[in-house]
Amino acid sequence: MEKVRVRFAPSPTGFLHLGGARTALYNYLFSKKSNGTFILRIEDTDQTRSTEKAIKQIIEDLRWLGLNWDEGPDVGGSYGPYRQTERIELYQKYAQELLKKKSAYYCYCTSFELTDLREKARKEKISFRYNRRCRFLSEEEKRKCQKENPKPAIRFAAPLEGVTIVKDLIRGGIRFFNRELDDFIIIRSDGTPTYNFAATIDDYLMKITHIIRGDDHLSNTPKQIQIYKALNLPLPQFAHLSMILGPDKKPLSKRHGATALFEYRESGYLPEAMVNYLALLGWAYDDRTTFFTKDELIEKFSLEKVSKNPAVFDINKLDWMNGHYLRKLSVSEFTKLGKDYLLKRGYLTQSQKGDLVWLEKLMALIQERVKILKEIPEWVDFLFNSDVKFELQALEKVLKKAEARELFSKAYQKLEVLSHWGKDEIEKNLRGLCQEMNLSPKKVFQPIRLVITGKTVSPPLFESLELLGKEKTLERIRQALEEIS
RNA sequence: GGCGCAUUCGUCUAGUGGCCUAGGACACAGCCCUCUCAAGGCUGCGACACGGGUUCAACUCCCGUAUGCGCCA
Repeated sequence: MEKVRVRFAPSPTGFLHLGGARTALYNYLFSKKSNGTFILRIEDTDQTRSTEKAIKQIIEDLRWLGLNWDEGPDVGGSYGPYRQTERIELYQKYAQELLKKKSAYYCYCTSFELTDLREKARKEKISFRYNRRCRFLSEEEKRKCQKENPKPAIRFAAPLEGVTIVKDLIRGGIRFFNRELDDFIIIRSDGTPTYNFAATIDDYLMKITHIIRGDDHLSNTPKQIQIYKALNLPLPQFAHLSMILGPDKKPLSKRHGATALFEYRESGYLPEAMVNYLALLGWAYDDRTTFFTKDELIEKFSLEKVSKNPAVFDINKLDWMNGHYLRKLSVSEFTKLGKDYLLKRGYLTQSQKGDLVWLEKLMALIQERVKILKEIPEWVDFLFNSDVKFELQALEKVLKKAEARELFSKAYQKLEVLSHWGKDEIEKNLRGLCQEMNLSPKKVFQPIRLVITGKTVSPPLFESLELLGKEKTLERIRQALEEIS
């Protein structure tokens, strides 16, 4: 059997977004499952919008996800070059071949004339299609036109009747009437190829066996198939993935929040979680399996099980899944990743940075609480901010002022006497306070949490006090006493 | 406007004519655990877009309608 070769072919006009990442993932999974080759091709023929920076970023993002390609602009391969701008003469060559076969022709119509036709079509409420004027020019007319417009475009001479069947691995057979096909341009008057043409030629030359891409290309497929036919080339298989939508069921866009993959990386999502979530967005293995390692995905992925309907991107579920992967990390791995987010906030002092034991204790406290790494500073800010404020109202919700005063002064004494400042000793003494004052644990611990952290929600109390240190703990209780007297 | 694609809980989905009283996950609600929040456990809420066929039987097949999306731009 022929070796499977698939490609991911982004236009470097911006960041890799979630939809692109998923398309790349499915291509990758399919190729690895089939022991095939995964190719990265850069479709940069739109030179006004393509940038080097975007290429670099797309490559970086794909690598972060762990989708390594076997052939591509940076790694080479025997079917290169892998950037369309470096392949211009190839498109010219095949365009010439089509001209020779009379499957393409020069079109001398100016953009001005075409705009005119388009306008007219709109007024008459009929669909615009090129009127094929230049297709049937006599030799003499051609010479005349050539003189008036020396830089003609090249149009494909589409079949006028019959049907084109697209066999799609996900959707089945789809029928298009050839009479609906336009004589679309394959080479613009400036010599650059159009998308349908360049992609088709490249897919052929790169021996792509399966074209897995977004379904925004489904309607282009019959055109591409006609190019294959005109050139007498073997047809690849097609698989069209449905779009990723926002909560309002419109195509996912910035309005819905972050769409660029790198934003997720920066916020502190793990690549394992992104891969797992994206894999499940439009594909399922069975009715219960949720967690997949990359190897499991490779083993279990199949195009037949890719769903046909567009999927709404659910950040909530991604967050949950990221939390799951975060919890699975060892404390030291989690610490290593989380540290950056503290540093970015300017939270770690020189001595704290070096105190790995302290840092790991801290991270262990919050590991099962954070869903995204960027949340980390919020959880532990009380350890780094010296001016912790609390709401009096929040305090009075749990305890009356008079009682609180008594509690704080007793707590102060209980803690002051500790010679070893450890969570167990802290807990023992504070629990003793519950007994003494005949208060529920909640009534004792909540007020202390509030004055220590400034919040009603925090990491576990005794461990937090241990990390804060005796001096600062006592200082905050003293301040609280002052404030409520 | 033409042509295509799609339509199962709020969301991702399982489902390939009888296994469906439609399964799982996220979210939501409640309970348990508990120093708060998480995590974990249990329970609950909740869907086959609509209308016609085909069939002994339809979520599943066919045809329309509606809605959404894509391409032509």
